[in-house]
Amino acid sequence: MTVRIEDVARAAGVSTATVSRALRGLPSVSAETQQIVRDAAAELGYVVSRSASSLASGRTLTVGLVTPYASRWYYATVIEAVERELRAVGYDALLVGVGASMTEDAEPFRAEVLRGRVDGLVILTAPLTGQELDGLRRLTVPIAFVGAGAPGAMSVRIDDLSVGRTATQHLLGLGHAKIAYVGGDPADRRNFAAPLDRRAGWLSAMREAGLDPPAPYAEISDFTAATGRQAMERLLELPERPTAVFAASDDIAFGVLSAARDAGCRVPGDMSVIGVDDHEISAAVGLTTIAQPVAEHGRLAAKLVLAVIGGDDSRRHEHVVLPTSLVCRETTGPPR
Amino acid sequence: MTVRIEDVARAAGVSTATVSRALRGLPSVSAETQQIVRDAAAELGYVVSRSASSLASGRTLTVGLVTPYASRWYYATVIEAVERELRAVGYDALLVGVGASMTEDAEPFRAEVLRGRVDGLVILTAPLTGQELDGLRRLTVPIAFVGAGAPGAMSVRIDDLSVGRTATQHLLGLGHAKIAYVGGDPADRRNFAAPLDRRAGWLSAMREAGLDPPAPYAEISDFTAATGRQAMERLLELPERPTAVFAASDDIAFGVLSAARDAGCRVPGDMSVIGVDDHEISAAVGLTTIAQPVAEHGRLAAKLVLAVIGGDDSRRHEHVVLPTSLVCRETTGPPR
DNA sequence: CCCCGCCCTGCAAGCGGTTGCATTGGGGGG
DNA sequence: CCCCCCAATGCAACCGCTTGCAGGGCGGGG
Repeated sequence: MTVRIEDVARAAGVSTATVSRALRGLPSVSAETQQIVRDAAAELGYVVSRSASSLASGRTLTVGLVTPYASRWYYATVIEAVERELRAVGYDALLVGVGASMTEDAEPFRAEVLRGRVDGLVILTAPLTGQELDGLRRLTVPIAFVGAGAPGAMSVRIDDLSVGRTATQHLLGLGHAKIAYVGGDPADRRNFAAPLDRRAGWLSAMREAGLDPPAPYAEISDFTAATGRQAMERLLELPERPTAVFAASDDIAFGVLSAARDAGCRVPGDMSVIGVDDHEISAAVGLTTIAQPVAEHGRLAAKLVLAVIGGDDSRRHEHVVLPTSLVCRETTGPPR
Repeated sequence: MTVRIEDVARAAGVSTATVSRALRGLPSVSAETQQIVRDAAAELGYVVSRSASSLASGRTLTVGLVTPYASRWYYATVIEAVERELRAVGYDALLVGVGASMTEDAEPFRAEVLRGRVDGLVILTAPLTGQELDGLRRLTVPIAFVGAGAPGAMSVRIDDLSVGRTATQHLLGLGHAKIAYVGGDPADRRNFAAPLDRRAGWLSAMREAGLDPPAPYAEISDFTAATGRQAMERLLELPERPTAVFAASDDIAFGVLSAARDAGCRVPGDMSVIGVDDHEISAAVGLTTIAQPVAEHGRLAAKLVLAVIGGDDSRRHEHVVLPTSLVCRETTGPPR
């Protein structure tokens, strides 16, 4: 009932081998034969069977997209970009969610299920254990990490340390000295360095300015507005309130901002807030932030993986560090 | 080099047929044989070849996830939920982005590329043309729509008309009369009724209250904070400023809120704002909204598709309408 | 004690392409 | 004019698993 390659072959008056080659545009088929085959295929509405093709060739024309979340803006934006890039060249994106929970009891992700399923992998800054990573490597397909580096694989990321420094220096430049940080937990040992590096950047810039922020100024929150708000509420309780907050992401910053306003702080008069990402919403709400080219992360990662799949070994170990930029809007200003 | 079913068969001392059946837990294999095979497979680290399996059986164990966006919160949340539900039962999620642009010149989505690729489809409120939809139907796999209905397929959605009415009635109940709407373009003819229905609900509630909002009170914006802000800026220019705004989504509401505050409006004193979705950020920023169970949409859609794939024809035409609820927070209150 | 049936298992024919290798037909050089 | 080589095709052997059908063994009923 479905039209097979043999049907096309018959219609075009050639062998199935020629049809296979012609439709893939292999050079060993004469231009005219190619045209004949193409026409016949189009006429019959032929579509190659992906499974048959994969089975025979070993290629899946699919790239796995491994991610702990699909719903957070950063991840979602990268995912969208990767999918688009892949689709443009005829590749499919297989979405693979891995346990987002940082808890130890979560069952580990079994990379084996991907064996033979994908030609390459794009891994979004996932909190994977060394074991899980090894499993992925054992797949022996090109892997590109996004938002995190990993030895032996490609990566696309930003310089998180510098992000932390830039954000903090912006605040320092405005005259702030009591600058707090809200972000990731340094006790977290997973493969998720971004929040830690941003925190380190903050600390380094502070120290460089001769300041030594008290411990309570380093607040812990995961990358959500809700926990950002809670962290800010704690900061506002402090006897020595900070005058500015560097949030490790815009999402966190939204929560911080909201808590500040609810506490009667004027922004930026009483409280300056800066985030990281340049979230889609940030421009609309006037949040000052360190912008990073999120979609570009995805695009590049996809391109790298595709290149290596295509045989370009020269890029096999490429590590791209994308530029970030300070975007000044209305949530930062000089302290009172 | 890779371990094949034959290797397992040899190790277990049975035929490949038995291995195949045993690993899938078919009842026609004795319990002890099953155990022997399982052990042998585990021992060898055997993983079934998906392509071979698909080719032979016609099943792909994959469900396509068709979406115009992956990065917007609503879509991303549904996607995450669908993926999780699928993975839990061993199915893969194939992400398929379709042209999000509403423009006519965008090249149409060719459903044929999915032929033989998926066992089912979850389609997120996509602006598909009738032709594109027909192409999908021709795949003859179970299809569940999310956020939009479609004749002849399953669907999971909310009652958008009622959402519009509830939101508006909340505002009316607080004493507002000058209530504006910010949302989708009624000129848009694609398969995307939600914003239109919400608008209709607003209008109906207004009329029911004996009010007839002037045309400029119906502002157009797509589902982003940026355009929501612009729409609000226009509303604020009006000689007769509204005292409340019903935004068709929380994203829009964020833009609206921001514009209002920047214009010096106190919220909710001078301006009440209500959205729709209960976006992840909404709780943190205190946005009053009509909550809908977004992840539940995805979960249910996946379940429906899986059920029909599993042969449960009774659900083939199921249309689920999920409940919504008013969540009162700090952005709505009585007018001055 | 024999025969019938039921359980399990094995056989082998696909599923629909891909590709190494052989084959065919010309064209150009000696 | 003959031979060699290259370009374009065809042949057929897989790729690894599923499944209809047949076969073998064993328990129970007649």
